Amino acid sequence: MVEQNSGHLDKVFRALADPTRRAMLRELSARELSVSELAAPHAMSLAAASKHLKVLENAGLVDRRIAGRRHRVRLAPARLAEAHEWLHFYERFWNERLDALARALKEPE
Amino acid sequence: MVEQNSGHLDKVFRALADPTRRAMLRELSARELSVSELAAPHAMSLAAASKHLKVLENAGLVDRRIAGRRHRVRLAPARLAEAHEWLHFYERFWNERLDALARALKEPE
DNA sequence: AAAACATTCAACCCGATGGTTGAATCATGT
DNA sequence: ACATGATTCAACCATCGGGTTGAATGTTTT
Repeated sequence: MVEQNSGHLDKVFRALADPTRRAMLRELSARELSVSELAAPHAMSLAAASKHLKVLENAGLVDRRIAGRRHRVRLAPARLAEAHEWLHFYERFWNERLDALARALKEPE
Repeated sequence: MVEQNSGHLDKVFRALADPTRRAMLRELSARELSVSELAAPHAMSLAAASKHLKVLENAGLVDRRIAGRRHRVRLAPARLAEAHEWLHFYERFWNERLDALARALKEPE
C-alpha cells in the first residue's frame, strides 16, 4: 500500500504546477478546442503552447482527436479526480482547524 | 477574476509533484517530526531531505518551529485546501462521466 | 500543382531542480 | 571545555523545463 498511483500523481501535479496549463484546462472546461485556439490567449509561440499541451496529454489530463489538419482537444477529467482524491485525505486536517476556530469564536471567555 | 492565487498554486502543485515530498506530508499527517525523522525513510542524504523540506515550507505546506537543536515540523493544511478547492471546480466533469456511464448501464437497449 | 493553414520537430539557450560531498553553525550532554 | 548531535550552507554536477526560431510534415483550398 505504498501509494501505487504515484506515477500518475507525479505527472498530474507537475502538469498543474504551471499557470498556462491550468488556464488551458479552464478553457477546455467550456468546450473542445484546437491547438491554435488553446495557444491564442497565451503570449508565446505556437510551438511552446504545443509543448504545454503535450505535458497535459502525457499526464492524461486531456484527450486529442485528430480531425484533418486540426487537432480537437478535450478535457479528460479522470486523473483530476485522482488528484482530488489524494488531497481529500487531508480534508480532516483543515476541517479540524476550522472547527477549532469556530470553537474559539464561540467561547464566551 | 484571473485566478488570483495562481502564485500559491504554482508552488503547491510543484511541491506535490514529488513522491518524496508527498510521503513526507503523509508522515506529518500522523505527528510532528524532526528533520532527521523526516529524512530517515528516504534513501538520500540529510541535505537532500532538508531541501525537500524547504520546498514544502516555501509552498506553505508545513510549519517549522525551532526547539533547541531540533526543528519540529508540522503539517500546515490551509494551502492543501486551496489546491483541493481548485480541483473541486472540475468535479462536475468527472461526475458527468459517471452519470453517463450509469445511464448507459441502466438503458435496456 | 501550388498556396495557405495547422501542428510538430529539432536545435538551441538558460535557469531551476534534485542529488552529492564536505565544511559550517549552533545546541546539548558529560 | 569538549565531543556529539541536528541542521544547514556552499560548491558542484547532471538533467529537466519552458521558452525561442526555423524547417518539416501533413491537410485543405483554389
